[in-house]
Amino acid sequence: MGESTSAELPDWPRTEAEAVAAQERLREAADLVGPGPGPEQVRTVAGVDVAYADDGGLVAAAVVLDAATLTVLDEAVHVGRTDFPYVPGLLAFRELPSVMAALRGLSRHPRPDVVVCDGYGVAHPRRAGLAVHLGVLTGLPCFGVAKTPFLFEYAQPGHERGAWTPLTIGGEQVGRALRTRAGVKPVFVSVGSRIGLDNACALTLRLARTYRQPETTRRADRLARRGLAEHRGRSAGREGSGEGKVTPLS
DNA sequence: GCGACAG
DNA sequence: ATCTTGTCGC
Repeated sequence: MGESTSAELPDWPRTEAEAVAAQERLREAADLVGPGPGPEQVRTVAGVDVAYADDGGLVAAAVVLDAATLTVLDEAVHVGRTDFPYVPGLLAFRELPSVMAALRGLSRHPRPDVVVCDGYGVAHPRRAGLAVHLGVLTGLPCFGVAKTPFLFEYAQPGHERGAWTPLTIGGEQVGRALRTRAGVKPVFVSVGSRIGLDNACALTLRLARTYRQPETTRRADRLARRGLAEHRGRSAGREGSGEGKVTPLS
C-alpha cells in the first residue's frame, strides 16, 4: 500500500532540494530552437490533466484529438497517487509521473504530434515549467497554456480573439498573453520543447474556438474528473483496489 | 527575512 | 487543485 507514482520514473526527486537541482539540469535538455510543427504538420494533439482527491489519490488523463476536427481519437486514464506536495514552481514533480503513465496507456495514438499542458513551459523561475519537463520526458513537441499568470508582467491584449501581448519576466519574453475569445480573460502560452511560440499560439487558437481554454485541456480535465468520481464510487466498498491501472479507450 | 506563486 | 447554489445568457 502507498506506493508512490514517483517510483515509476528512475531518479525522480523526492525532496524540494532535489527537485530544484533537477530543474537546473533540465533547462539544458529542452529543445528551444526551430519553429517546430506548424498547423499544416499537426494532425494529432494530446491534452493532459490531473484531478486530485484530498488524500493523495489522483487520476491522470490523456486525450488525443484530431487537430482539424477536434474529434477524440484516443484517451487513457491512470489511477494512482502522489506523495509530492503542491509547491509553487515544482508542480511537475507532483503531476508528471502520473501523466506519463496515462500517456503510456494511449493504444491508438501513443505518439501525438504535439502535447498541450495545463500550466507553464519556459515561463517559470528556472525556465523549467510543466511543459518543459513533459517535452523532455516524452521527446514530443510540447507547450503549456495556463489560466493565471504568476511572477510575470504583461499588458492587456486587444479585445478581439487572436490579440496577444508579450509575457515577460525581468524584461525577458517567456510567453504570450493570448486572447482566445473576444472580451474574455486571455490565456498564457509558453513553449516547453521542440515547438516555437508562434506555432504554439497558432495551435492554441485552433484548439480554442468556442471556449477560453483549448479543447485538449477541457477534454483531459473532464476525463480526469470523471475518472476520479468513478474511482471514489468504486473504492467506497472495495478499499484500495484499482490502483496503478491504466484504462485504454475501447 | 517573509510571503506569494502554475495546478 | 478542491470545497460549493443559484443565476444569467447563448
